[in-house]
Amino acid sequence: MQQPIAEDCEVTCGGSEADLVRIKAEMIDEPLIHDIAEWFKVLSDPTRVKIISALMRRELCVHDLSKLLEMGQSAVSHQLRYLRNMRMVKRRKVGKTVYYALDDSHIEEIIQVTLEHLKHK
Amino acid sequence: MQQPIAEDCEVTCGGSEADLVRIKAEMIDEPLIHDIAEWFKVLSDPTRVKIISALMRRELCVHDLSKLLEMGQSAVSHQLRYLRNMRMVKRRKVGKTVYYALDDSHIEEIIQVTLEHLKHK
DNA sequence: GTTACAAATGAGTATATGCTCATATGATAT
DNA sequence: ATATCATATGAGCATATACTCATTTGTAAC
Repeated sequence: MQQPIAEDCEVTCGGSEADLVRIKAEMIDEPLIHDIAEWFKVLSDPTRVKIISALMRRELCVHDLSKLLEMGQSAVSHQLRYLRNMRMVKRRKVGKTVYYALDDSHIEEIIQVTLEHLKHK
Repeated sequence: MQQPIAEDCEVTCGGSEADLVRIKAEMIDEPLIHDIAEWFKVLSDPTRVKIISALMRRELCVHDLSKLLEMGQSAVSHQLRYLRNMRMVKRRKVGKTVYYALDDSHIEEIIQVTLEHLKHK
C-alpha cells in the first residue's frame, strides 16, 4: 500500500502466512488502539504530569497551579482545557476563581504503578 | 519568572502560602516527572501501540510487523529503534532477519489496566 | 455603569514528531 | 567478489504540540 513489500515472500521470517492472519485478528482493533494512544498522550507531557501530581494532593485554582508550576497562567489554562476535554479533571467555580480537581479514579493508580515500574529499572 | 504573577496575592484562592509550599514539597520531583512523561510518550502513538499489541502475541521480525501494520519497513524500523532505546523491546538476530520481542514485564499489565479503564467510560 | 481580578481563548511561533525516500549496513548464497 | 535479501539509518518534510502574547469573558466590588 505505502511501500513495495515483497509479495513472493511466502515463507516469512517466523511463521506462516496463516499465522500472521491469526495474529492480526487477535490484535487490539484500530479504534481502540487510537483510544489507548490518546489516553497515554495525556501523561506524555511534563507539564500535565505536574498538574496531575499537584491535584493528587488537593483541588487547586488556576492561580495556585500557576504558582506551583512556575508557569504562566495562560499555559496552565491551556493544559487544563486539554485535561478537561480528556475528562481527567473537573471544574468547580466559586466567584471569580475556578477550582480544578481530578476527575478520574484510575489515573492515580496508574501513576503509582508507573512509579513502581520506573523504580525497578 | 515567565509572566507577571501578582505578588501581593497573599490570600490565595484556596489555601495559605505555606500550604502551597507544602504541596510543592510533596509533589513528584522534577526528574521523576520527566521520566514519567517520557515513559507515557512511548504509548502515545498508535503505531507504537500496534507494535506492542502485535508483540504481545509472539516475537516477530521487522518484515512481518511491516505486513501486519500495513506500513513501510522504514517507518516500522524507526519506531522499533525508538522502542529499543526505551528498553521496551529487545532484538534477536538470526541470519539476515531480526526478531523483536517485548522486553518489559510491566507493559502488558499496564495496557490491560488501561483497556479496563477505557471500557468503563 | 466602571474598575479590578481570575480565568479562558485565539493567533502566532518555535520545536518535536512521524513519516517517506534514498541509501547504507550486515548477512547469506553463489 | 557479486548479488540479493533483511534491516538500519540519515535527510527532508508536513503536521502536531506547547508555549507566549494580546485580548476577551465572567464575576464581584465600587
